[in-house]
Amino acid sequence: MAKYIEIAQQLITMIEAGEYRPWGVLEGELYLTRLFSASRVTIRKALVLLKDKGYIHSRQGSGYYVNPPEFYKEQHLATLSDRYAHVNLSSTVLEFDTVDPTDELKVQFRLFDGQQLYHYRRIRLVDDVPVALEETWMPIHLFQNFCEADLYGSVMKYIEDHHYMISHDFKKIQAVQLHGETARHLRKEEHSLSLQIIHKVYLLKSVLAQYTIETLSDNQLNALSIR
Amino acid sequence: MAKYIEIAQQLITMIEAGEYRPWGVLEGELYLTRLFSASRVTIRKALVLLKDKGYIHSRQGSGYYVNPPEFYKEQHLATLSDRYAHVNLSSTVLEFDTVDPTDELKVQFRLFDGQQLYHYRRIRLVDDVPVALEETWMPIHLFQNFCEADLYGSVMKYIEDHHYMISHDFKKIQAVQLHGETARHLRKEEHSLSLQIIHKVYLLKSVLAQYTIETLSDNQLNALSIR
DNA sequence: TGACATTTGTCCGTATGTATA
DNA sequence: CTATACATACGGACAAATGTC
Repeated sequence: MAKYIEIAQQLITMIEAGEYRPWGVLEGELYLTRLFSASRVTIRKALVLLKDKGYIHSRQGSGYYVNPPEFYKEQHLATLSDRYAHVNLSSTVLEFDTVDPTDELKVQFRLFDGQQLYHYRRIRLVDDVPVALEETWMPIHLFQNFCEADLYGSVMKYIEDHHYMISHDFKKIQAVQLHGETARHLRKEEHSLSLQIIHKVYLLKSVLAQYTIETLSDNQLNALSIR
Repeated sequence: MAKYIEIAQQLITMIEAGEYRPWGVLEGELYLTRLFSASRVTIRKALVLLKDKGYIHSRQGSGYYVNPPEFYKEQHLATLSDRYAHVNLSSTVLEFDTVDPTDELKVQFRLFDGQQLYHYRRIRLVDDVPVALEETWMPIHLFQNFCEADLYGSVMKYIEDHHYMISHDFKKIQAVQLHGETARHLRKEEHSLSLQIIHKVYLLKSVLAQYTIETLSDNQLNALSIR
């Protein structure tokens, strides 16, 4: 692993352990070069990483300042696995099969006649409390040996473990009203309001690898933008 | 302005003008050092900027590749002024007054007894079509000469022009149902679903400068995450 | 399969500019 | 005014991944 990433991780560990007061000053660049036996360039690359992740901010001529925890603990709009990386995330699979594409999905995935899709629905639980319901389609020709057992972990990780490079994830967020089976699975009242995130996960060269409709049980999603 | 930022802006201008095919290759670092008479480090800093903004991606041993427009044209979760920076954004002010804080706002703004808040509601329009309704509170003691005329531009810019440093903006997104006056102002049907973004804009040292409830007319918000 | 050139990624040392205290 | 500390910039070197022959 690159040196600047290691340094960044060590600093993050120290900050999360509470070794620096929120709004307190971090040691200057010169001190850190001696502490980690690294050049100033390397230290600065590590500090840029910390800044991007929200751990610190800096003022020219003054120094680096440690941000309070809410800066880096916030849920950015990451995948569910990332959002709940630190907790006990499990899954209940409701359905797993192969289907013919609808007209819209056929266009989205750029399928030829006869090509089919995996289709599954699963409930995602944190400490056995349902937090989201996912309905996903993935093209069979990209993932030959995909099976139900893979649904109990992170599917994003499955994709990356099978020699594909994930390029980006388009998300469309919209308000929905829960009803019927969906409401029951998420343990919410009929007609209650909630959020839905439609993910389109792309590989390089605009190849769509996954289409997911994620319905949240909480009508709330947090984001943070840092100037 | 810094050299690497100027270089980045020139490259962005060229990409947006369509001088590079989507997925096409950008000239290598060595070529760019000669083109801009800059060192490799400076070129790389510019390219990191472009990468962060979604204009390009790179592969070690291969080169830099230009992304398709949807990568950088997407609406990230910026402020309304930023989201619509390129279009004709105007405002209609519905209300502007000073009010006593509710208990919740008194805590949020950490107010003493007797301290009051500015309060305003305005409709934001793009080409005279309403896109959002904003209801905002700001503490009077931070902004002495704030007046209705300032509501026709960007209030974020007003804050930064008055010697305050905006630190960050917490956003909570939730689903809502439009009704009554709100629905009429946004030209939507009674009970139609939409999104609400609650902004908390902070200055340095956790000073809350603005509390805004932004109700969108479109039940849609796009985001993009790049790996 | 292996050798090779190309290109990005990482790292170092040094110098100068600029805002802050 | 001065010292400190971050911001910008340059040049050089080697590592690692890629593409090609």
